[in-house]
This record gives sequence, C-alpha cells and structure tokens, in this order.
Amino acid sequence: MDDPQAPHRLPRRARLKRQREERILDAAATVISRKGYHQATIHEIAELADVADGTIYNYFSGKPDLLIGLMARLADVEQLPAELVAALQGDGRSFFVAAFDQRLGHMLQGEELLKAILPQVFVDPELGRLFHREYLLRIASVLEHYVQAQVDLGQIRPVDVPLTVRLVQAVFVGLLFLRVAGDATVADRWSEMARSVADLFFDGLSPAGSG
Amino acid sequence: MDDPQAPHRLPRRARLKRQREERILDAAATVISRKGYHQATIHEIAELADVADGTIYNYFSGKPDLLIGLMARLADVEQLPAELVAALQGDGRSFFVAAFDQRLGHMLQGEELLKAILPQVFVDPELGRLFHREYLLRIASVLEHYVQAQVDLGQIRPVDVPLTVRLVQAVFVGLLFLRVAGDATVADRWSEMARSVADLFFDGLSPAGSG
Amino acid sequence: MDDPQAPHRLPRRARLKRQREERILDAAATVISRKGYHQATIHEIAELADVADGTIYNYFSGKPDLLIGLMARLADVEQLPAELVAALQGDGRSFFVAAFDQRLGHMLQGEELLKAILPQVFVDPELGRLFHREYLLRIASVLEHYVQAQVDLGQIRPVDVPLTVRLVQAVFVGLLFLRVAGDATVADRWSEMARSVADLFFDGLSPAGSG
Amino acid sequence: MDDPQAPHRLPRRARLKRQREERILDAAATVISRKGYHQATIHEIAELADVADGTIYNYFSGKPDLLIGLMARLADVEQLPAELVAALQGDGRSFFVAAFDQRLGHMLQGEELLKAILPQVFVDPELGRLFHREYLLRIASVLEHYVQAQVDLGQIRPVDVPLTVRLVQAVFVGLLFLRVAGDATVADRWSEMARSVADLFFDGLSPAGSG
DNA sequence: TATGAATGAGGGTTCATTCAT
DNA sequence: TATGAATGAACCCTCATTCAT
Repeated sequence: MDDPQAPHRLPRRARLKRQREERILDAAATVISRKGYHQATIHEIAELADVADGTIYNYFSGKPDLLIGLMARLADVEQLPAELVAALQGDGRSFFVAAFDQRLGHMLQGEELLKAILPQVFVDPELGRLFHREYLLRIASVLEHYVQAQVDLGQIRPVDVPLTVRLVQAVFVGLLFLRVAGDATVADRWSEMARSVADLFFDGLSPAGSG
Repeated sequence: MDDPQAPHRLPRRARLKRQREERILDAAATVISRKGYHQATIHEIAELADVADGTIYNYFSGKPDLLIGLMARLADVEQLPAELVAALQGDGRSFFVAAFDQRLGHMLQGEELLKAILPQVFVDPELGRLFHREYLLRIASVLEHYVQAQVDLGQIRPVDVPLTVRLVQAVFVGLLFLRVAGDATVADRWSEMARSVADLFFDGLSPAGSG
Repeated sequence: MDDPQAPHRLPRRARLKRQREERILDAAATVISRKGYHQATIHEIAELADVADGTIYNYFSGKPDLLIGLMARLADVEQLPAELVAALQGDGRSFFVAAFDQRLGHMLQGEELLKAILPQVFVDPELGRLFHREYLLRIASVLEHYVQAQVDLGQIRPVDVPLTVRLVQAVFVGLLFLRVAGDATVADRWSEMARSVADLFFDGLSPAGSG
Repeated sequence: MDDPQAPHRLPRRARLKRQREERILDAAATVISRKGYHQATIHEIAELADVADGTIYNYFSGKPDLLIGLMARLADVEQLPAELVAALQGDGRSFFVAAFDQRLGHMLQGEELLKAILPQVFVDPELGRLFHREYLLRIASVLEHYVQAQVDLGQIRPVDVPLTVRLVQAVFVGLLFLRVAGDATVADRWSEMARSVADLFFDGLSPAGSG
C-alpha cells in the first residue's frame, strides 16, 4: 500500500501536491471565467478547490501568478493537431470545416480558460506577451504550415499565407466575441458556422464565373 | 439679447458643462486604457480631468456608466452611412475596401478606447449586450441592406445575407483583437488589411477555375 | 393689486419669505419622517419644497437647524386643548376617551413630526432638552391640571397626579411604538384603543368588588 | 488529551472567538449609545474593540447586523420565565410588581443599549419588525399565558387578554422612552414605578366603590 | 436673493495577503 | 504543510455645504 517502489514516478507527497495544484488551477479557471479576473476572489477559488485560502499561497505567489499558471495550460493546445490528423486525409475544405468546427465547439464548452485570461491579456503587458507567444503564435504557426502545404498541393490558390492565417484566426475570435456579446444570428446558427465560413473562404462572394 | 456677439449656440453654462463632460470622458479613456477598467480609479480619472471626485457623479451615475459613455463615443455610428454613400458609386469590391478601411482606421484612432472597452465587453454580460445592441447590431443592419442590394444587382452571388454580414463583422472585430493582443503580422500590415480581406472574401481561397 | 396699504401686516417680500420657510419645513417634516433624519437629504427636501438646495441655507444654518425649526412647530401643540374643550363637558372617562382618541388619530396621520424628531432627540442633547421642555413637559402640564381638577371633583380617586400623568403619556407613546413596530393586535384594534385604555385606567384589573 | 487540565469547555480558538465577538458588541453598544447609530463609525467601534475594521465583518455581516446583535443581547428573553416563576407564588399584584420591577431594572442595566437601539427601531421598518418579533412578541406570549391564568383563577376580572397585555407592554416601553428622553419625574421615581403601575392597573382611577 | 453645480471629506465594505497555530 | 482568522489599505460613492453667476 505504501509501496516504496510503486509504479509511480513521483513519491506520494509530490503526487498529492501536484494534484492539489491542479485542483486549484481548475477552480481558478472556473471562477475566473465565470466572474472575470477581478470579481473572482481567492476565497471563492479556495473554496471550490477545497483548500484553505492560505494554501493557495503555498502554490502560487499571488493572484496574478494564478493567471500565469492558467496560461501555461494553454500549451496543451498542442494536442489539437493530433485530434485533427484524421481530417487531414480529405481535401482542404473538409479539413477546414472539421478543424474549425472542432475548435468552435471546444471553445464554447470547456475552454473557459480563454474567457478567463483574455481581458487581463490586454492590460498586463507580461501576460499579453505570454499570451501572444504561447497561444496565438503557436496556433498561427500550425495553421501556416498547413495552409502552405495546401497551397503547394494546389488545393488553395497562392495567397499571402501569414495574412490569410490571421484572417482565419480573426473570424474565429470574432465569432466567439459576437456570440458572447449575445448576437442571436450567430448563436442560432452556430452549428452551420464552420461550413458557412468555409463556403465564404473557399468560394468567395463573387458570382460564379466572375473570378 | 444678453449675448451681443452671439458667437456660441449654447449659453455659457451649458457649454462649460459639455466641455467638462468631454474632459471626464477623455480622462476616463486614458486611464482605463492604460490600466484596465478595474485598476482605473475614479480618483485618478477625476485628477486627470481636473475635477473633484464627486463631480464625476454629476455627469455619470457610476463607474460602469463611464464605460457606457465611452462606448457611445466609439459607436459614433451616425456618420457611418454618410461616409459610405460616396463609396457606393463603385463596384462591390471597391466599396467594401473603402468601407472596411475607413472603419478600421476610425477604430484605430480610438484604439485606446477599444483597449479600454473590449475586455469589459467580453466579461460583463450586460455591457456585452449593450455593445451588441448599440454598436454591432446597428452596423449589421446597415451592412445587411447593402449586401442585399449587391446581391440583387448580381454583384455578389446569392448568399445568406445576415450570416455573411456577421462573418464580416467577425473578421473586423477579430482583427482588432489580434492587433490589440500584439500580433506583429496584423499590426505591420494594417494598411493592406482591407484589401486582403476583400480579396479573400470576394475571390475565396479556391484556385481559379475550381469554383 | 400692489396696494401698499394692503391688509397684510408684512410687506410682500417678507410674506413670501415666510411662506418659503414654511414650505421648507413642511418638506423637511415629510422627508425626515419618511426616511429618518440621516437618510433624508437636503436635496430631496429642497426638491419637495420646490427650491434650490442652496436656498435652504438662506433660511437655516444647516441640517441640524432644520430639526430645531421643526421642534419649534411642536409648540403649536397648544391648540390641542382648544379642540378638546367640547369634551370637557362630560365626565372624566368620556373626556379621557375623546382626548386620547383624538390624539391617537392625530398622531397617526398628520403628525409625522414626532417620527421625524424622536430618534434624534435621543442622540442630540440639545435637541433632547428642547424636546422634553417643549413637548413632553408641556403636555404633561396640561394633563396634570386636568387630572388634578378631576381629583378635586371626586371623579378620580386621590392619586399621585404627576406620576399618573406620566403613565398616561407612557401608554400613549408605547402604543404608538407598538404600532410602528408592527404589532398586529394593536394595529387591528386601533379604533377601540382609547376605550380600552380608559376601561383599564378607570376600572382596573381587579375583579369587581375586590377593590 | 491535549488538554491536561481541561479547565475550559471550549477549545481555545472558539473561546477567543467568542470573547472577541463580545468585545465587538461591547464596543458597538458603547459607541452607538454615545453617538447614535449613524454617527457611530465602524472604525471607531473597531478601535474600541481593539480589532481591525475588517475583523468586524468576520463576525457581523455589516453595520445593521451589529444592531441586531445588540438586540439579541437586549432580549435575553430566556431567563425571563425562570425569574418569574418565583414570583408566581404570590397573588396577581405581587407577581406583577415583581416582574415589572425586574424587567425595568434589567432594561436599565442596558440603558445604554436601549438608547442605541430604540431610535433605530422607530425609524427602520425592518429593524422594527425584528424587534417586534424577537422581543415584544415573545414577551407578549409569556404575559398572555400568565394573565389568562390569573383570569381563570379569578384574580383578575375577565378582560381582553391580548389587548391588556399590549397595554402593559405599552406602559413599559413608554416609560423607558420617557426616561431616556430625560423626564425628571419618571427618573426620580423609577424605583416606585412598578408599584405605581400596579396600583393603577389593578385599582384603576375610579373612586373606590364607583366601579 | 435664488440657483445648482462643484467640492471633497468621510464612511462602509471588500479582499489579497499574512501568520500564529 | 494546511489552516482560516486577522489585518488594513484601498475604493466607490454620498451628500452637506459653498459660491460664482
């Protein structure tokens, strides 16, 4: 039971510590995303994490440090490509729809993280740089590789790749914003969104044959 | 009668009041964009506006109301149609570029303003709804009429108008976000942005002739 | 119309001033009795009196002085006996019922004055002395004369007059208190109160014949 | 086990907490009775209680809650019946005198408290209701039972019990008012008060034999 | 004399952080 | 190391009072 050669890499103490840290971050993500950074109180986070207020300070140096901790989790975005590899089989448009759809869904439910972090990103320079480097740029990089590949394959016409990728990210972020802001049109048609964006992006607005 | 040179439309009192309100909003924009809504204190705003703390409450009902006041400035929607009328002469793409460009520029003038407001909008549901109603929806309505007209004229292929308009707004808002978040690609190429978006939106990503 | 020898004793200016002062006191009585002294604001009083905030300071030196002004009005209590003279015809008990009834009714409706003043009376020593001298003592004095007369007439058995009067006043104040505090029994049977008190005071609780 | 001498029932922590709450209430009673509820500041109360301002909020939800805490002390109703039981031996009048006397004395110990609370009760409807429910009604209930019993025993003539009880309470509250308001007659003869009230209530004002 | 906007001191309350246990 | 009560700085807002017009 207290097996010293247990199959775990970490001693029990360390494992418990790690778990507790995770619980705290989970709680922070939940509370902050629900109320915003400033309305969230250490006390409420501690309560949800089922630890004492003071305990949080054994794991994080203060409230701002919690945000940094949350940001670090965004690195887990790397799992993304893995999930989408399957869709890479199909043509560019299919992949786009699948990927966009998956991300939109992911965002909306679980990923309160962004909603928790974004506002502060604009205000805290350190956080801003971190966010840009760890999140936006990382995703942009993945997308750029992919779009470039599609261009090379002739599936997409020769475009300015970095710029195009930014536009894709912009629509993505913008749609989230509209939804959060309460736009009924966007909310009602959320499920068709990925396809609509794909239609627009791939076919354009020009009348058929006018290109 | 008691205004021999009548150089002003408003009596002095009213003019002073108006000016003071402007000064307060200016100060609020500056302080809030510098520190974020919550870090900004009424006291600091009052100091910058060179009024007493209490005076602010003669003009705004409270801190949230200051944000609403800033939003009203940001919207400034009235002049939009007028400016767009000129561009309505050209074809759809030209108009789109002109309008989008104009709006992006306008926004940027108020970039400080945006940095002050957007994060709050994302986090405060009531403010979000307000922003949506007072700003996004108004613009959406104008755009819908225009896009519908272009479709009727055959300049744009038959698309789902409301949805398409949302996508345009999404790119717009999203680009602002990326810029404010510090994305270098977006910032560096801000001036070509309108054209790039138009290219993407009108021609699509599909290789020529594949549509 | 602007008759210099008008039948008024005071010049028009002075009369207007007097009227305005009355309006301010009326408003003060209403607002203070409704919200209590501290919750009542000069602004609200000014609004109700239909004058500007600053104007009040031309008539009263400050908020506390308003209370003194209201207290002065309590002197008008002297009208009381006049109203009751009619009842003096009957026997002691009839008079008691009539008087008590009249005062209870009077208190409940118009005389917000007391409710406005009482709380402060406990806190402000000057006001306290004033209240005791101008109100409680004045009424006590009237009552004492009356009770003494009744005793002399043999309508009331020889009692300690001052003390008895205090007990009457105590029941009176206490009943108001119970009513204001929300006692249902007292409120429901308000109209029979004067008679009940008279029954108790005149007949006592002792079983008939046991006295 | 970790309390070798076990001299206390409560663990140290809990005892300290209890003590601190008492200290806060003591301070509140002192400051509020000295200055009145509104003039009393949390800061001053905290200072007198020798705690930090914020500490008060660990014990009371806010300033109004402090008043409620004081009221709870004032009521202290539990011990009432016990004390009265002894007096229940004698006849109705003896009991009345004993009980009334005891309560008047008890109240006076807490005169400071009363001065702190009563004015608010008069002005704040919610507090008034609370006072009524937690204090007046409880006592009324006890008294009703007793008076009914006395009526059944023939010690008191058949009266309207609830109403009579209210009148007793009214005298009680009213006497406190007069005393607190500074009436010399009431103050000087406080010790004979219970007997005087009993005389009045039991024998009435009517001349002997006239009932 | 009336006005009503400007003033700014003051107060209740919150909450991140500390630290004795 | 966990606890959670104590701390007290900081902030929003109110409102009595002043004073230029």
